[in-house]
Amino acid sequence: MARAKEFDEKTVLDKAVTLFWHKGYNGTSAQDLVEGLGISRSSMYDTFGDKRTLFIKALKLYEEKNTRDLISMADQSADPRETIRQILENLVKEDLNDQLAKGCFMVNTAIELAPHDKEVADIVNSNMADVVDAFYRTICKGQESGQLSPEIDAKAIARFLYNNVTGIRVSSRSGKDKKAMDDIIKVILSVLQ
Amino acid sequence: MARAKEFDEKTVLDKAVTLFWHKGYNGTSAQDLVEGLGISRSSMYDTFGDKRTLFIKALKLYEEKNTRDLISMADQSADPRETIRQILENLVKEDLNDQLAKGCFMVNTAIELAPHDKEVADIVNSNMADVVDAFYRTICKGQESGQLSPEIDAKAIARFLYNNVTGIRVSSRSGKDKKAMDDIIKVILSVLQ
DNA sequence: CCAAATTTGGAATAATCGTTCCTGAATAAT
DNA sequence: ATTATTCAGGAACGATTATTCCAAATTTGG
Repeated sequence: MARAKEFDEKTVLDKAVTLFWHKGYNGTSAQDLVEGLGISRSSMYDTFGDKRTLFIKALKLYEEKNTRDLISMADQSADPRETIRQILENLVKEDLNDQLAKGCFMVNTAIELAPHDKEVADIVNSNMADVVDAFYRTICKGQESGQLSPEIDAKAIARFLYNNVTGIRVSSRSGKDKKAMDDIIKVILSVLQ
Repeated sequence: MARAKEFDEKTVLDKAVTLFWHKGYNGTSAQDLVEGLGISRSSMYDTFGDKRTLFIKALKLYEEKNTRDLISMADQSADPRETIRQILENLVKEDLNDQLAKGCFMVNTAIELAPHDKEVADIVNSNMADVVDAFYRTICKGQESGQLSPEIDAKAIARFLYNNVTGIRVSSRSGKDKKAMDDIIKVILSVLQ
C-alpha cells in the first residue's frame, strides 16, 4: 500500500534525549530539534506530536535506559559497599568524560520543569523512588549477608545515597573537579560500615 | 535639576531575584519582568540593561544575601555539629514552607545556564567555593576544640556537606517529603563524629 | 518658570517561537 | 498502474520573544 517509515523512531528519540538533556526544554527550539534529529519538521510533528509530548517521550526513554542501568548495577551486587563505590565512581567518570556537561537529564528536568508541570514532576519522582528502592535493596542485602551493620537505617541510607548522587550530578554541570568528587565519595562510603 | 528616581533599585532587584529564582532565565520573559518588577519597560532597560545583565545582577544579589547568611551561620558557631544540623534543618524548613518550590537560585542556575555561560558558571563556582570554605572552617574549629575527631578529613567533609545541601535543594523542586529529608540529615550528621 | 531628568505606557521593531500546511518526490503493496 | 503513505523542504501562520523608541506626564533644583 504505502511507503515504509525510513527512520527508526527509537534512534531519532535517542537524539532528542541528547538535545533536551544538554540544553533543557526551554533551551531547545523546534529548529534545534529539526536540525538535531535529522528528520524533517513535518516528520517530527507527525511522529512525535508537539514539543512537550516529544520531551516527555525522551524523558521516559532516558528513564528506561539510564535508570534501569543504575538499578541493575545495584541489584546485581554481591558486595554492596563495592557496588555503591562502583556506581558513584562510574558517575564521576561519566561526568568527567562528558564534554557537554549534560549532568543528569532527570535532575536537570526536576530543576527546570517539575515545579511547573505536574506530569513531568510525577515522572521525576517515580524515577527517584525507583532509584531509592534499588539502593534500599542493596543495603538490605548487605545487612542480611552481614557485610553491613544491622543497626543502620537502610531506608535512610538509601535516601542519603540518592541525595548525594543528585549533588554530584549538579556539580558536573558547572565544572569538573575530580579531587572534590573523590573526597565526596570517600565520605559517602564511610557511612557504609 | 532633575527628577529623582522613584523606585529603589535594590527593592526592584529583589523582585527580579524572586522571578528568576522561581521560573529560571529562559522561563522568565521580558513581559513577566515588567509585570513582576512593577516598573515600566523603559525604566527596566534604562536601569538594569538587557535581560542577561539583569539576571546576573539578580544572581549576585542572591549570593550576597542568601549565601552570606549561610556562611555567617557557619562562622558564628560554637558547637559545629549543632550548627551543621541547624543549617540543614533550616534548609528543609524553608523548602517545606515555600509554596513556589523555588529551591536554590544557585543550584537552579548551575543546571540551567552554567554549561552554556562561562560568566554565570564562574559566579556559581565561586559561590560553591565560599560555602565549602565556610563548612571547612566550621569543621576545623570543631577539631581544634576537640568536638570532632582530628582523624577526619575536614576538606572532604566540607565538600560532602555542600554536596548534600545541593541534593536537598534539588529535591525541593520536585516535591516535599519531610520524613525523607529528616532521614538524610540524620545520616549526614552521623559522619560528624 | 525653566531646564533637566525620570517616569509611564504603549507603539514599533526584527527575530524567533511552536505549529500547520502544501508541494512534489519517493516508496511500497495491490 | 494505481493508490496510499511517508518523506523532505520550505512557506506560512500567529504568537511571543527581547529590545528600542517615542510622546506625554511628572518631578526636581536652579
